[in-house]
Amino acid sequence: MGRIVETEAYLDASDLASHTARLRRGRVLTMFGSTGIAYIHQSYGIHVMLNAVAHPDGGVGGILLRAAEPVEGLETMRQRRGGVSDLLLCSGPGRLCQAFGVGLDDHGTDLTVGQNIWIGSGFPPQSIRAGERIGISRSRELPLRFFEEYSPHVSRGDGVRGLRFQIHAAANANEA
DNA sequence: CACACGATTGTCT
DNA sequence: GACAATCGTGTGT
Repeated sequence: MGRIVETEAYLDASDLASHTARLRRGRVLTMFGSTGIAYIHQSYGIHVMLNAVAHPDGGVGGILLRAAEPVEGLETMRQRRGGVSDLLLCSGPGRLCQAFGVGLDDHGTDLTVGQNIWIGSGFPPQSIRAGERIGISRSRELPLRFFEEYSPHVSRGDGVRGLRFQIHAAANANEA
């Protein structure tokens, strides 16, 4: 279990970075359907990415889960991730899926039901910032990446993470 | 049927 | 910083 600390929104065809803008068949059709369902795809044929279908009534889109702060089951995560440092367990969309054991098989799962994989509201984020999305070339100007400020568990991104974490650490040192 | 292209990550220089 | 790994989908011939 973990706290979601970083997400990205992908919209309808007006958002050129969204799969809904260039794919018309296969798994992507899920993002045209009911909200709360898992849209899972592979990136570069290797890494698994988990999205929650989310959009206005009659709309299209989804939320990509990019990073989480591990809360429970760290031993299992460490095994699945091959013994990397704890800060790297879930700090990326592919890493998160590997740590939580999410596979393509989970595509179509109802994430609002507490079964194998689900999303609840028990661990709200502290301070949310918005910025440009990562790893895309089109529609980069849209501020659709949301992350918890100061969290050391967000993905690499633009390098802001390391900086903010250092500032945070320095602030703690001053208080101590 | 033959390409090109990613919502990434780990490794090597 | 550069680069390979790897596969479903779209486009072109």
